Amino acid sequence: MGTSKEIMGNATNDDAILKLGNELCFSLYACAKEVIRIYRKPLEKIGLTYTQYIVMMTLWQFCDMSAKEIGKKIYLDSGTLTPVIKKLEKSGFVKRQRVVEDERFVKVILTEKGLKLKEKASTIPQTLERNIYLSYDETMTLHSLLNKALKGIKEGTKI
Amino acid sequence: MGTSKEIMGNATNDDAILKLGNELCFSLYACAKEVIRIYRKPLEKIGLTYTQYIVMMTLWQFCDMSAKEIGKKIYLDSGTLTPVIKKLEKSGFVKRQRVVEDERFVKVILTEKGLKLKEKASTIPQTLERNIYLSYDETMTLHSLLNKALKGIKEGTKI
DNA sequence: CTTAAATAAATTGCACACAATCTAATAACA
DNA sequence: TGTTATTAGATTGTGTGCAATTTATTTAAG
Repeated sequence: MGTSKEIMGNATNDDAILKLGNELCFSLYACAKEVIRIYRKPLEKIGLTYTQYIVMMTLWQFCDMSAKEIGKKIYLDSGTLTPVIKKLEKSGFVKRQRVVEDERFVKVILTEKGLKLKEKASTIPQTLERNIYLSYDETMTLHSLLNKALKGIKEGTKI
Repeated sequence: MGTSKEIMGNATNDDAILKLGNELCFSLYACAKEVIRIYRKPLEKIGLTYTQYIVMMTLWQFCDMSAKEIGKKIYLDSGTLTPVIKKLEKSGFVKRQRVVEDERFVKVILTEKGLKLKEKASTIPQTLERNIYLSYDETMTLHSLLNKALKGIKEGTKI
C-alpha cells in the first residue's frame, strides 16, 4: 500500500495557487469536524448534541426568539431546525408556542430546566481550551479571521 | 418578537473567558458550513458532492490509497467513507478492489474518467477566493492556525 | 373585498457523520 | 498449531444539513 507517492509529480505554479483555496476549505472542514467531535462526550453528559447545544447557547443569550431568528443566527434552515427544537422540547429544555399576533411564527422559550442547564454547561467551553493548543492571541486571531470570512460570505455570495 | 435582549444582563468575567471558547467553536462550525454551501453548486456541475470532492482531491494527490488511508487523511471512518466511495464507483470515477496480499484492505483507484475530472475541477478552488474576502496574508494565517489547531487536537485529545 | 404574493414552519428526500456492532482476514502468542 | 487478539471494511441506527415542496397565515394589489 504505497503512501505519499504523488501522481502529478511536477505541480505547476497554477496548481500551487489553486491548492491554497482547497487546502483552506479542507482545513476548515476537518477542524470543525474535530472540534465537534471533542465536544461530543462532554455534551452527552448533560444530554445535548452539538446542534442542540448551539441552539441552547443562543437561547441562553437571547429571549423571545422565533425559530426563524434562531435559524438566521446559527445558519440553519427550518428543515434542520424544526426537528432539533422538537427534540429539545421533548427533553424538557424548551417550550414551543405559536405567536398570537402572527400564527406563522413559533416562539421558542427556555423552561426552568433549560435555564438551569446553563450552569451544568458552564464547563463545556473549557473542552476546546484543553485540546486546541493555541495561545490566547492565536485563538483571538483565528476567531476574528473566521468571523471576517463568515461576514464576507454572508454579504455577497457570488458562486 | 424581541431581539437581542440579553437575559443574563451582567456577564461576569468568568462568563467572558468561557465565551471565547464557545464563540470560536461556533465560528468554526458556521464558517465550515457556509464554505461547504458555496462549494455546492460549482461541484454539482461536475457531478460531485463536497465529501466526494474531498475524497477525489486526496486521490488526485496520492495513488494506491486504501480506504483506511483515505479515511485517516480526511478524518472519516468507514461508516461514512464506504458509501461515499461506493457512490464514486457508481459514478465511474474510481474502482475498488481488494488487495491480494491482504484481503482486509480495499484499494481505491482512479479511473480514466476520475483522472480527467481533475481538469474539470480546476476552477473549483476559485470559489472560495471569490467569496471569502480575505487578503493573501490573512488566508495564509487562517490556514496555518487551523492546521495548528487540527494538529493539537490530533496529538492528544483529552476530553 | 377578493385574489395573488409573500412568509414561517413543517415535511420529504437525499447525503453525510459517527458510534456501535458485525464479519472476515491476518497477526500474535501460549 | 490452535486459540486469541487485532485490524479493515461493512452495516445499522441516530442525528444532522439542506434543497425543494407543502401548508397555514398574513400582507399586498387590484
